[in-house]
Amino acid sequence: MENIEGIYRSGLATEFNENNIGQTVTLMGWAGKVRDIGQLVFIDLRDRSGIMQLVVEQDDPQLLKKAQGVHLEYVIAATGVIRQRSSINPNIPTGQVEVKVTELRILSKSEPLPIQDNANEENRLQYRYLDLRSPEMQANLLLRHKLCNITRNYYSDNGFLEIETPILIKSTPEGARDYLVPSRVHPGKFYALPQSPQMYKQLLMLSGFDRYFQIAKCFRDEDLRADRQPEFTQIDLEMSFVHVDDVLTVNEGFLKKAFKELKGIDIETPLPRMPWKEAMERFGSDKPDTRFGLELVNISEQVKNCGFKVFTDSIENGGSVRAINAKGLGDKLSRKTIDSLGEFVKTYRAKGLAWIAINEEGVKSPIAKFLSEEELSAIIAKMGAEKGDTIFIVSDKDKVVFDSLGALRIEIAKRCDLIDNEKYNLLWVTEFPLLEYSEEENRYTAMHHPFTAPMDEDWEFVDTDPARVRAKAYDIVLNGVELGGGSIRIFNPDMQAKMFEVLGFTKEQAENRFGFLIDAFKYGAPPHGGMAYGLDRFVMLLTGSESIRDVIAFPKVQNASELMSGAPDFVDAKQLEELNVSVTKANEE
RNA sequence: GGCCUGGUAGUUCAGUUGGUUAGAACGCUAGCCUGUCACGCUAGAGGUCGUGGGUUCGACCCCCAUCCAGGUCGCCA
Repeated sequence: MENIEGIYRSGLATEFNENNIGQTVTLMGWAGKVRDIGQLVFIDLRDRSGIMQLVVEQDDPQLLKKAQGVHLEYVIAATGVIRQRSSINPNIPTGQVEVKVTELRILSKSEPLPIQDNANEENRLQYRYLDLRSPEMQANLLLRHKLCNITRNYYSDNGFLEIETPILIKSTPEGARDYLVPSRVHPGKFYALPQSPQMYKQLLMLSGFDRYFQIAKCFRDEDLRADRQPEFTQIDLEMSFVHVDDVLTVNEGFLKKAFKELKGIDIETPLPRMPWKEAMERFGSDKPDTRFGLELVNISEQVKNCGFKVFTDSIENGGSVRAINAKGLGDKLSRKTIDSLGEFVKTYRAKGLAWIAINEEGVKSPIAKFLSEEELSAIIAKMGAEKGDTIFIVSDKDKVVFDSLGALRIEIAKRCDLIDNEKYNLLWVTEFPLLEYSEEENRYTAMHHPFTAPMDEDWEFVDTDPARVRAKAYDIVLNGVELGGGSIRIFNPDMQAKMFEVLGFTKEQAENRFGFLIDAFKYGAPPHGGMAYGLDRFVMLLTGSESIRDVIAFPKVQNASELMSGAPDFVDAKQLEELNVSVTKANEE
């Protein structure tokens, strides 16, 4: 193996084209396919930018032999003259030209790769450094870099300062589980890794920085999903002296710029805004995908006196009966498919899925026998259904109805191919409830977080009807994915104290958990608010990736371990001793 | 923690009523080839069928357990 002593790289592979014919260049990179034709060898030299074809001819037999010894993923340096190809390849940017090699150095050899294209997830992640060589992963991380650049430029240009907040912080058991880090200096005490820079950025407002942003690493010890990693990145920002509109407007500017520069798409602003209640009623979700119809319709009124006990019981117990009309999809919804959709909604705790199909032979429905002629027609009329349509009905508590029908409309859209992948539908969901009742904890919990400000006109109901109080909170939703969210914060210490009380904290508990914030707000807190985007999710949507792992260089797998390095792992007994940590499961080696 | 899907050559996969010696492509090795670009041609090596039990005359195939990966519900203030 050789080194690069005395030779210097001229540039990246695709920086040279027919305008450079006759120039002598030196390129360095990885060998792709080596096409050995006997007295002629072609090598695709690949670097970050793409591919340049090298050609070695028989006029230099030693060089030819050396070229024949090059294999996939060898790292090579080639010097030669750029010349016109005799047969061009229209599929690559450098397809007009090739480098006639005069000197070839093999800088590193490679064993046969343990993965190829389309390798499975497990192998890709174990050999992540090889997987990252794929053009797709290179493009994804390049786009991620560009989004970070746009973020820094945009917010800086709009008066935001990038300020780093600590990674080792105090644990606040409210919300997601914290990752803990034991302290060596303080035996028995632990730091937590931040779930978000929330409290610090609010304190920065109090300190007078006025506008802050940060591309911040965040940590949540919860189970993973296709769009969720335990360690992820937020675009985090906060602004002083603002209303909801101010935050939305400045962020619409950011979204406009990001879509224009990264996708060439013009986003129309202001973006649509939809109150949370409307989102739930129409789409069964607080992050509605508005690229297709299949909207929910409340048919409680039509069935409240019907003979089907499942429906009437739901209504009497405070729930509802709602339906979606799969318009014109009768052909695609076989009996077998409908049955599988019935199983599908059960994962969302719906007890069943009623349906009414209207086809050539008339109206077919397993619940027809419970409904009068008039009731059946009333439902069909309410749903605007006609021949070729199938109506799906769920009745239960509202939460179950919304969850199951909200998921069902997406499932039907996917199965029937109703989603236009070229579309990017952005909207704000606003006026979230401030509180939500937790059956598990038997108390109200903050839907967003305990620092979220209520809507002024609703605050008077906080004692009498807490569920009615809406918050100055908002989410930005893209194609049915929660891209980010935020709120105007409470800046009045009395209101904050009341909020903790409503959440069921004693004064001592509130003091213990959030004391420094409560104290700080005694010293002149400006009205403020902000939001945070999931950077990884944003990149995932912009690149059309199906998993968040495809936009993170070194992600974790479903059980939160990292296959390549083997983290997490046992540590030496000595380390534990220093940290004053004893464990019940120790390394058995 | 629950449910669903997958695990067969280095890699990606095929493998039906349970039946002799488990296949293909790519990659790898050797050889031939002057215009390839998914190069082509010839030959070859490569497998405890995730692991452990069980049923059976006989298991890649059926049953049980377990591990790994993916999806999802719960969870994610």
